[in-house]
Amino acid sequence: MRVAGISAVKAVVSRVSGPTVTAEAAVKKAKPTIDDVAALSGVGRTTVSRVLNNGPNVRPEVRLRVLQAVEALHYKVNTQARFLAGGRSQTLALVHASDPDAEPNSYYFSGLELGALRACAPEGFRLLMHGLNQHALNRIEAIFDFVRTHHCDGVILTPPFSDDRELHQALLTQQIAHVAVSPGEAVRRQVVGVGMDDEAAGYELTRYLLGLGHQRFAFIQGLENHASAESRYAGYGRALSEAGLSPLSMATTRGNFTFRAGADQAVRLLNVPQRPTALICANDDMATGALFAAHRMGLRLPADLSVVGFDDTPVSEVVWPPLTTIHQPIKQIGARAVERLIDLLNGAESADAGFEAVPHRLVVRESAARFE
Amino acid sequence: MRVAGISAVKAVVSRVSGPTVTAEAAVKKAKPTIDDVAALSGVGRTTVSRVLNNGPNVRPEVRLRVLQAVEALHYKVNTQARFLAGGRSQTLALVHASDPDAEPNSYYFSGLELGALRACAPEGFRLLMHGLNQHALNRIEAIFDFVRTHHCDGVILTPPFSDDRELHQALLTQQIAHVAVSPGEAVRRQVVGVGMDDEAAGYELTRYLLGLGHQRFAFIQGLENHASAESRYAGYGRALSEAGLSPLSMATTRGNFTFRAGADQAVRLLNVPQRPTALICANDDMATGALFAAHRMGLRLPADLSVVGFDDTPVSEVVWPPLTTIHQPIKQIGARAVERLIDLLNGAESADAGFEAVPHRLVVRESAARFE
DNA sequence: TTGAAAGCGCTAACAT
DNA sequence: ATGTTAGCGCTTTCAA
Repeated sequence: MRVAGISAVKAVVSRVSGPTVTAEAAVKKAKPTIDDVAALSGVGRTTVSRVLNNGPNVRPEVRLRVLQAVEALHYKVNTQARFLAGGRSQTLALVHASDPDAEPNSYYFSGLELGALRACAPEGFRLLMHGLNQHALNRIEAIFDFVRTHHCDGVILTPPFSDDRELHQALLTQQIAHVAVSPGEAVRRQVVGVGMDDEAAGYELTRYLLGLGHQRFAFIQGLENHASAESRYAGYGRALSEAGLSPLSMATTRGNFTFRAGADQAVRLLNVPQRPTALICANDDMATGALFAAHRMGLRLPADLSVVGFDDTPVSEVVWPPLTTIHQPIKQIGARAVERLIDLLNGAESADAGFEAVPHRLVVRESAARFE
Repeated sequence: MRVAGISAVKAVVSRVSGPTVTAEAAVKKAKPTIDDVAALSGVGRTTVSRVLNNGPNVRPEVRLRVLQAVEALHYKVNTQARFLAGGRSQTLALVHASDPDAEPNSYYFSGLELGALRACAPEGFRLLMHGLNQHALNRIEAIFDFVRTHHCDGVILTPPFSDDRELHQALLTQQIAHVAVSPGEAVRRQVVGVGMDDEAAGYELTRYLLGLGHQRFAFIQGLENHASAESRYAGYGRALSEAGLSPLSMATTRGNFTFRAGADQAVRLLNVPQRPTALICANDDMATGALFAAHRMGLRLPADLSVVGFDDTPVSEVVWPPLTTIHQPIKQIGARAVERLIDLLNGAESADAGFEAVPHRLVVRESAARFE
């Protein structure tokens, strides 16, 4: 019975485009092709192709007519056929750090990947993930190898590769289209980038804490080569300075963005005579770890200590106390990175803009409280 | 400066397949095609196609020769060309419930989606998500519409659609290839399915609690039409019965798999004279909500109450106390669903098997403790 | 400014 | 059991 059912499906699959006239074929008319559009608008196939691809040498009047036909027929280009003719693979590469110590937390990365993957499907593109050690001397060669082997049309760089000037330069030289996720200020003029305004986010979060009456801060930074994480700290510094406080007099350490690092560093920061009243962590995973450590130390949260983070991961909502943080639309960032890369490949004018900031916002929950 | 850099990329992109002889073209030889393989193995192109597609009528000896050539040339089929010729769209649909009340928790679904998406890319397939109201009378028609509109080659059903016999039957009748994620026992004989053994998992988890000395239980079930969640409860019942306890004498409620539902139901279950000492939730999100509610009620965890769940979501690791749960490899389930669907489309023999269980395991953390 | 014609790499009729 | 021949829908010469 089971086998029979499956065999039936099989038989159909291989018959689908055969000559047999099926009920389906009779009922629905075939998907319109470029030739249908050409016929309806009374022009040649080549002309349709030209307007579809933003090509030159088409009279505005004709272009309009073609566009109307496209509309009327609900025509959509067949990306697979387009590739075959155009020689593109419709394949993108997403490069991330595989070095465990440098790896961004998994929610961050999964979200980025999911957003990117989702944006690929409608465009007929596919996305290949490529993890590599950021410290490897041959990292650039490794990326080129990957791109060549898989015939990628373009690549998306994630932190810390987003800030790797040498890599960026090599990609430019080899004329490989690419976009950077959350690049730091230093390279924003040179790369097409997508991310949130980390400096502003750090500033806002700190202002909020200042408004709550806090004066003694501590900060768990991320890794040095992640420029976006550094910007978070820079915004914090700016807010402090404006308030007449010296960032340099506040305790600071670094962690690799993980729960464990947050817990470990929090212990160091909190086991001191004059304990800080507010602890800022460069991301939520570390903030969650800090919460954990604080509980272990017997502190009452948020009465004894306010803890905040960045990202607004799902975890931040359910820990105790629920984390006050900055929401970063990570899936949207992944999606925009893909979209801008595709624009770049298509030579769209919109691709010219440099850095694109996606909106962030402060999410007030219960882990930060007024300090008297 | 910025514009110049980007223009350079653009110019190249559009020149890539032009007539200009680039250094790249000179350096690396073109990707091998099916004709290269045919030439090297001394057979016709059709024969190569046959072995590539597991077709019949190829002498074992010839098949071997072709396979060796494929190996030697590092040949990979061009899936886009294959589609164009074969009339398939290389597009799969993932159907999920969009009704907020019935929606599985987001980690569950994101993980499934990510696993499926990852499995698609290497095969040159793309995945389209389609959410629809499970209670809608036209749900079946809606799915067919979607499949036709997007020319999907096959569909993946997620709970609760996995257990929708009527839908399954319609798909079979319309000869649309499909696989079910976590189908219940009732339909496993008829569908190609992938999931974990929920009954066994429920049994193991309950045995563990029994071993800890618990005698008074409570269970927050999922929604009735999610057969896999029901199986979790069935396993619990079996373990209890074996231990001489009556499942019917233990308190039970239902929730829609969300944090909030877990919190709400926990309050009902725990605000009673003879409080249970162990609370089992059909998934981690509800268990997390239960933890939250128990904290609010002032219970000491896990001393006063043991709470456990299913899934092992990232959240379960960082809540307080860390959740003892059953690990469900959700990404793997998504990936296997895609792989089996593709096998089905390709008519692979391996596709004949019915339900495929992926391994689960008990993850002991700190939310369940010995009860004296 | 436009169109005709030649493929891109593959599968599937239809020979053989 | 294997090869020949047409296309699939599109982009890109090249000619008009």
